[in-house]
Amino acid sequence: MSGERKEARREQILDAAVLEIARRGYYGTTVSTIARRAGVADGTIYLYFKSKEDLLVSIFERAMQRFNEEAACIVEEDGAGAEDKLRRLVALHLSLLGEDRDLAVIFQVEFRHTLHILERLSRSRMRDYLALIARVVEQGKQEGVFKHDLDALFAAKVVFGILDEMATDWVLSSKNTRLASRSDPVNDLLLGGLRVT
Amino acid sequence: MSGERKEARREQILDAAVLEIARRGYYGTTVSTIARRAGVADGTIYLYFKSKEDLLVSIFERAMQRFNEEAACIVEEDGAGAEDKLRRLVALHLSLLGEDRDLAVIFQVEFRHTLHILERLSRSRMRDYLALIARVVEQGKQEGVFKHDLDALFAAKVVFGILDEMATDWVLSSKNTRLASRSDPVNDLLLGGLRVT
DNA sequence: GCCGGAAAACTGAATACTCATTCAGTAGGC
DNA sequence: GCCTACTGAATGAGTATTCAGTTTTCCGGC
Repeated sequence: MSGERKEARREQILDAAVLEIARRGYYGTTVSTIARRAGVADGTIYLYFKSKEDLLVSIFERAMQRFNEEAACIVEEDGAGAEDKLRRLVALHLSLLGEDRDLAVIFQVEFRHTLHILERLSRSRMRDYLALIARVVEQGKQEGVFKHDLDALFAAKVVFGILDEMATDWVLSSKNTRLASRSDPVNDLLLGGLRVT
Repeated sequence: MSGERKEARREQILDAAVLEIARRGYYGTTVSTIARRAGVADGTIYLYFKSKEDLLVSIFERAMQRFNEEAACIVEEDGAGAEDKLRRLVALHLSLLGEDRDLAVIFQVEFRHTLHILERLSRSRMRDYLALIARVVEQGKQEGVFKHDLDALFAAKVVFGILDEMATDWVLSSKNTRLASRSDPVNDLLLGGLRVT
């Protein structure tokens, strides 16, 4: 089997795992269930992943890679203003999660618990992501459009916190609104604050 | 055994559960471990709680009750302005979690995963809490100190999201800063936004 | 006070599972 | 016929829950 087909099978198993874990939770999903959904035997899972936990890590890694790549594109663009970049980061975050509900469930619910186990790993990826947001805040300070006394990393955590809560709320709500529709209100509040100016 | 002593034993088991679950996670903690920590036999747990899951629910209920009671005190106070109330809600949230790291770990990490199982229950408590924050935002709109076009519930979710992220960040960080010290920066950013005015 | 026995609390070993993981064997491409 | 990919039943470790038996508390009568 070529490396390409191997990669395809790996993806097929990962996709099955995302689907099942989103519906039943990590501990509620058996390796057998994932194997059945992927159309392979139980043992086959172990030809591609070290353990059930490794499977979960791999879901996280695959998703975060896409996430960070796209975010980096926005942040590194020359010539764009910080406020514009921030708006686009917010939109990106909400639309990537909003377009794949299963993945969103895993991110908002399953990984929280798993952070406990995978603390080191997850946190380094998250730090990368937070650092990207912080760079935009920093740029905004330089440009004089954001307050000069902001702690960039602190502000990045605030931004992340809002996005994260929006995503969790959307995941847990049964109404089928689009997550991305909260992009503008988030940006407005974030940039302008609550207070009348 | 009087009702009072029964209550005391129940508390003793709950305290042991908080301590162990915070350290090892829900799935990493056995009922035996909790029993040993509480100084009772395994079977005794089942005289006070229907199941291991019920134990976790009870931790949540006990904590949320305190949380909501104290928050309601602030929100219902006559004569205080919305901005002041919001500041105090923020401080309350961060100090209640900041003063009990084990409880904070369970709230920020363990319950996320458990929301999956206990979705209905947890959400109703959370809704109550969000509604309290939303009432303050509403009051601020009436007073003319908060923007008139804010969606109060949306703003409440933003506030909650920020607090939640601060708490998670604190729980996962090893540095021993005080969580409550983030109270002022959060309030400033929340009220004033990022942008220079 | 103090006894006795009934009820309430408590104990912890035994039960009855559930699953992640393994590995001896099969299939089929080259 | 060799090698790679795959299979899935068997294994074995782990653990929530039960329950028959023990201890403690309670309380009315003396």
